[in-house]
Amino acid sequence: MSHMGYGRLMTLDREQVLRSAAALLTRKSTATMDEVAKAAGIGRATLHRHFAGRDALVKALENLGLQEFEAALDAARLDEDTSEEGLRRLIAAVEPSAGLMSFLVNENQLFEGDEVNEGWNRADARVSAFFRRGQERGEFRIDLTPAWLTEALYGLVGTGAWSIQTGRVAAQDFQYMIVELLLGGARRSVEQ
Amino acid sequence: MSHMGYGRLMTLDREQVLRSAAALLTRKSTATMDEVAKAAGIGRATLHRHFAGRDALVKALENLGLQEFEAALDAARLDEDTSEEGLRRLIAAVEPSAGLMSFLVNENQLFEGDEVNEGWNRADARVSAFFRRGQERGEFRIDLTPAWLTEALYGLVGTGAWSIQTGRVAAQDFQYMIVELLLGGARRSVEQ
DNA sequence: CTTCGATGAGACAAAGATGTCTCACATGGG
DNA sequence: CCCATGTGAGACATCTTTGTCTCATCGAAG
Repeated sequence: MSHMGYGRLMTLDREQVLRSAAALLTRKSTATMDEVAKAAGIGRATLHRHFAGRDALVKALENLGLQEFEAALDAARLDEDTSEEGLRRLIAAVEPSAGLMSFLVNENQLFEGDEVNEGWNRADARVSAFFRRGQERGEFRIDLTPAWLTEALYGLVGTGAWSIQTGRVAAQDFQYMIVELLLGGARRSVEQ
Repeated sequence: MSHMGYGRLMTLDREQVLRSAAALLTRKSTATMDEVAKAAGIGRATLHRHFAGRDALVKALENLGLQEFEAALDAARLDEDTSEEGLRRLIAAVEPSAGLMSFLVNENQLFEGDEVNEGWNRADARVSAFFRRGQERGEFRIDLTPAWLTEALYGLVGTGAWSIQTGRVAAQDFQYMIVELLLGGARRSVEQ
């Protein structure tokens, strides 16, 4: 007996379908419901039984991505330790969800003026607050706004996921490339 | 009498249609031919007279974007001066085309395995060579690959354009935010 | 004024995607 | 064994977008 879970609980089926949908849509964001179904190894009818339509599927993916991102934010314990270590932990925790996040960030750009999932605002606020706290502690520069650093974080995570997908960057370098660029930039500093 | 130009020459009409199409598609990358036409202030039939179809329109946009990006690469004189100054000039030169480039970078992710416009390889090579040269001169860190720095540059330009579009970053800060993050990162360095 | 070329509006068919439905089948629990 | 639930395959109508075509109109050049 399988039964749709409420909130965080969900059937293994549903979860796996979402996983493969995420994997496919990350690569080809315009994939058809039929392609999504085939990628999940199920029929299109069954896909429609799980998700009322394409919108519902995307919304479910959005919830999954948000849930994972918030979990990563929790796992990173951003307020312990130095900001730098917190950022490293965040990027490490976010790596498994990077592809999905990349898809969702791009997808959000399509919802022109439409209502944005409230969850993004909460997540943005947490990331932004993290950068602000780092600035107040004197660990981050104050001439780059927290809002920009937040956007840049999303952008670099997405770019990193994409670069790995296309083979331009080695998968094992994901965390290092992002954290180092985000923290230290490309300039060779004097002390090293 | 208006006449389709060959190569770089193009009717003012055609140019302006492409401009407004770029502006619209940057915001809503799935816009309909009808929406594109309305945005350009022309009829859909006329739009089809200029561009055989949606593919042709996108390809024309790709050529326009590539042309502008290569012009920016030329204008930046990347091998004069320090690498840092070169990068600043490049970002400054690229700013007017940032929205279009953002659209094209995302669009490229849709052409799964299809053939990529050869122009992108040329542009990538120039940017990548610039970073490598900077590394050899000791101006850029060598632990971040030129390929990654190139991708990060594209990603940050796109993110910057998007951040401005949504109002999260002030338009006047475009160059500063990108160059400073790309060069120095978020970490507050000792010397300042 | 007349003519030629370009345009906008709209009709139209074709293609693609979506959402719904039916039906045969398989599998697991009773 | 029998039945119930979930499934895959496919048919089907519908909707959207696309690409083509026609036609009336407008404007500029002659």
